Amino acid sequence: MSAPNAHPDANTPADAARPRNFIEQLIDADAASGRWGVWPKSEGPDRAGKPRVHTRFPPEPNGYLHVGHAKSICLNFGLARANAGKFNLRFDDTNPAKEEREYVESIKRDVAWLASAFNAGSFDSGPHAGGLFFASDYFDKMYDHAVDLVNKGKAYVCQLTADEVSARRGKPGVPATSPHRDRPPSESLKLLDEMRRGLHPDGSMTLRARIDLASNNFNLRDPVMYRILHQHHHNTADKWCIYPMYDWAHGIEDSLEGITHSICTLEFEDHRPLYDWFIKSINEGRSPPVWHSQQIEFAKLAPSYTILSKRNLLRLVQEKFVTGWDDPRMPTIAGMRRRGYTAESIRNFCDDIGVTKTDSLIDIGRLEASLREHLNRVTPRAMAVLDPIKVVVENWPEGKTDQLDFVINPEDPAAGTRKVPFTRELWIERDDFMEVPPKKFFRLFPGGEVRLRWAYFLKCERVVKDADGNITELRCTIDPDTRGGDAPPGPDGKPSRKVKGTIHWVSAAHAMPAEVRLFDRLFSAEEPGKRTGNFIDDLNHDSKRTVRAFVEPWLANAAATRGGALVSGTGPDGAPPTGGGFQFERLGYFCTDPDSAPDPRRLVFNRTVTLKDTWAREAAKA
RNA sequence: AGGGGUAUGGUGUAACGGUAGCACGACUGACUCUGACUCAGUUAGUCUAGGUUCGAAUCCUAGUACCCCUACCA
Repeated sequence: MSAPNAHPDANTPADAARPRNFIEQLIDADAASGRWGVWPKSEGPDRAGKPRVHTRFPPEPNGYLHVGHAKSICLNFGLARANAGKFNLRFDDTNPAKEEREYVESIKRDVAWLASAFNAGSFDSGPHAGGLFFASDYFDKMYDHAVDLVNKGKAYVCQLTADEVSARRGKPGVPATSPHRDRPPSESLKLLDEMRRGLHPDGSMTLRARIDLASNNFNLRDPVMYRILHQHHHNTADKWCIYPMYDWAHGIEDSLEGITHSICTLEFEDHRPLYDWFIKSINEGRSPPVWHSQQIEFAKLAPSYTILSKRNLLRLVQEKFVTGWDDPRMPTIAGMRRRGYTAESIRNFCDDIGVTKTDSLIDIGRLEASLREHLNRVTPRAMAVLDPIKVVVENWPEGKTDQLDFVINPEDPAAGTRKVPFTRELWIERDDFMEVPPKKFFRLFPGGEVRLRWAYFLKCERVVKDADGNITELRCTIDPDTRGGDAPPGPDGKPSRKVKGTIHWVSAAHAMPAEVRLFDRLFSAEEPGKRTGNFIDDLNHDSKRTVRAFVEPWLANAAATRGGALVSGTGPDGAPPTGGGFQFERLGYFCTDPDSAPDPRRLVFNRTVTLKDTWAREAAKA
């Protein structure tokens, strides 16, 4: 009964049947035509003989990964997994001026964490591990190929400055010019060697490909292959003072790794002729030829109310609009993880929005919907009161404690139950009481009755106020016949009476104080910066609110275990918890923040996302 | 201006000359010890104008709108 479009190795919810996107269709076609050949026997029984599919994720280590990269990682890793292929993580570290070791480490952590959602290992372990690579490891080979191109008359050293090149760039219909284009190979070779040996200052000359100065595709107007950069490199140290440009380097990197489908974003579409030109030129007169991957472009993710450009994210960090790359409001993988996102929810989201070449603005609500869907399935429930008001149960003896059964996760019976203490004085949510209730308000009001979750029916007898008229406490009574939360059964076997509303509560004597950080979206505009040209103008100034809350004692250990109650486990290398944590009933999903400390005990929770709140919508209507 | 792309309900995404489907949202209702979840239903779409065809989202022609390209960034 399996659907025709199901993933071949379906074993997670995201693997359910869905239409094949254009890249998957292309891979199917390649497999049918035998375009890339098959994996050799040495690859083992699970892969040998199957059509080759080898993908990669090639980040530049100049910032933290964000949810847009997550789409690419899920796409590439997912393709490798679905086709019994391989996936490489490769750092495209060709520009030491902007790249740092710190970013390499964070990226490795984030990719591994996301890959964990596939239950199939990662880039360095498991059945689809292609390996970890650095473009900088290929610098020698790239240089050799460059010399080859010079010898073939396909590249030359140009002594124009950047400004001069720009001035001579030409226009559509007006060709560019370079006075050095017809320099004999021998001369270029000599200069290239001098460049490499550090005999010339930054910016004094470049190696350029000799393609077509008149092309309407400006990428083909003799693009720069190497520039001089006297910069220390995080990987090659001071071995090089010339560094390859993206277009020259990237195809060679893919070639060396035997990548079949080199997937990138749309803006590289008109670089593809260049990508192909370089490999073809290397292969001219060469036998056997080097591997020639296929570049495929897709539309990158653009979520509403979010910015994703690394330059702008860096600005948020540097100018302290957020606390760091991992601020829970950031769209970075690290920030989302700290916020409480699970890798699985991000994967499901990426799967959900599809892969196309159409530019589109994705409703950020889609991401939140994926998150809620997953968290609802896996998080243990707990009770916390964010804005407390005291309830005194007048007919409950002082000093008496009842231990009631609390269902840990109604969506997962296997999670079982635990005990919660009930006493005479309780905290309830201020929002759950109104002196003059509007229509359809079925929470607590004077003379009204609600159910305390898993405890007793509670009736409000009287409101106590201070001199200024502020409510200080509610005097209430419980119905002792409703222990556990239900009235005793009537003749028909059903509860003899019911209440409409159920509210959450915490025993005041047992309550633990906690700091709870309530996050909202970082920007108040759907497309930040669109209005004024400066995204800073659209910052939501109420994106973080901190409250002092009371939580039930069961949550106290959360600080020590850092959300260890969550099923998903933790990331590699001491990564923060995989997010998630708890559902605070009727409020939302929360997770412990790393700022928490077991000793002295300090509880800090982040609100990951609220529950859907149809009452808020109803109340707003009135 | 020249080159490269893309147009399907509010938002995403299917269809590959043959019944415009799915998801999210919104709205109704049911259920409910979370105003959550779940379930049922409703809403709403092929950029425009011509043409080919028995039949067009799909093919042709001409437009329109939006995105990308003139770094020694990736």
